[in-house]
Amino acid sequence: MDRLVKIAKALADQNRLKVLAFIDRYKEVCVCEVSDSLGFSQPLTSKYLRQLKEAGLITSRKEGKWSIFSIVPNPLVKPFLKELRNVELP
Amino acid sequence: MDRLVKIAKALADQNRLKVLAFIDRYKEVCVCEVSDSLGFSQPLTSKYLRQLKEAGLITSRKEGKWSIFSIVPNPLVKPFLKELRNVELP
DNA sequence: TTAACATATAAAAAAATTGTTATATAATAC
DNA sequence: GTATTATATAACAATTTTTTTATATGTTAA
Repeated sequence: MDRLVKIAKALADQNRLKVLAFIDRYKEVCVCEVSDSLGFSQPLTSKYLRQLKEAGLITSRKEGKWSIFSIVPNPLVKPFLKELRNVELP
Repeated sequence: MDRLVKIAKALADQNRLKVLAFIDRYKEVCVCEVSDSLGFSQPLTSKYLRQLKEAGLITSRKEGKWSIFSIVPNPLVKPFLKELRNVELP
């Protein structure tokens, strides 16, 4: 049940949903791409990504000086991602 | 997207998830049944139910002095309910 | 019609979350 | 080596959410 709460909390914020939708669309993104595209400050973007990662919704790997993030498939989140594909992103 | 956030927020609390699981299990419940069974105060239970209702996750009808609550089917919530069926309730 | 029951709501304290600012780390480029 | 770029984190104020307490409303029972 804790896991459910964690996931729901990660989804319970418009900005984090935008970040999630962005990653879902471009598959592999670094922090600065999210930051630049969605217009969030670098530290805030980094925080969103950490929160999504801690909830198990995304994963990341280091590549040179970049951190590359991508979606972790999850049946609880799938319906949300499906809906998010209809939202416009910058 | 606002709707997604609203739903996720409603799900982002352990106590509200318990209430939701309880309604899902018994199909039709009044406030006092939730309150007595889960051990939440009456006003707190009433508030949880209102929050879940405002998010569109449950509905209610008046029956004499009781308010009877039940689940509103929703594809976004379905996977959560499925998981919640595995949790023990009092 | 008074009492008891079921529910709803409002105010306020307590706790958690959010967003900003400043700063640290680490890799690459010059 | 020094500067630049990409990222992470910590501290803090601001905001939101949660929980409690007190009280109000409406329905049934005696």
